[in-house]
Amino acid sequence: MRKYDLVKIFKALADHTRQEILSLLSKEEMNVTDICSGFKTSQPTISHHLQILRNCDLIDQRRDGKNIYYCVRQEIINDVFGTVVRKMRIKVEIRKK
Amino acid sequence: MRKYDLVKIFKALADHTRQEILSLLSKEEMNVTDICSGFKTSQPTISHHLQILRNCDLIDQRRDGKNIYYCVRQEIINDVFGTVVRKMRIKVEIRKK
DNA sequence: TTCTCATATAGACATATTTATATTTGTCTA
DNA sequence: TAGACAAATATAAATATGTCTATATGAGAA
Repeated sequence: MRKYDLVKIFKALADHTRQEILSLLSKEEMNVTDICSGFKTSQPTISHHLQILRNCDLIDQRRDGKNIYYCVRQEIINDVFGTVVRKMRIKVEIRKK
Repeated sequence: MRKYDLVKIFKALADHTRQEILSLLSKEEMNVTDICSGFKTSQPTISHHLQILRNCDLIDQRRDGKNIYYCVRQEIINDVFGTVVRKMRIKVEIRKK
């Protein structure tokens, strides 16, 4: 089982803008311009946040012509949170319908 | 359902010392002196980290004479991670025996 | 009350983080 | 190839964080 740097990952998650970006990307892949349109923040700042998320493998990217599309790496997120939940003896409730 | 400040909570979790403290406290309650003995860090620094953890309700404290004992607030942690897991559509694997 | 132990608070300092503006790189199209 | 557009990188400023030493507070013991 792969080893994760939990400090790095929690740091990446510890920012409102990055939480929002992850939330957007968890629904569909998006390019930087599209992501930017949801924020007051400048494009270089959003790019910077994307690099931080990419740096701990929470998101992935692919180029399509001029655009670069980002998406959540769901398998990594599942894995990381699985590790944390077991390590901290967390009981996660089943969601009500 | 109670509202949590996830930025604050992830910030609190995004530090190696605090992760270690939580790990220790998840096994048994401890006072500051005992916690300190497991670290190279100074007592005021450990106290500072405890304040940060307490500030987002991840731990609780009780005084017993000269000592102050700290413990994990497991119900809060379960609740927070439950929220995150649902919000981010995370699938947590069942632990193998 | 005075001493001592346990813990918290204050202040200072170095480093890290967030954000912006300016610029560069990469890719398509005319 | 030149121009336009998408995105990344460089640099700098403001703010936040982690850590220390020194000091204060709080509680039991003498």
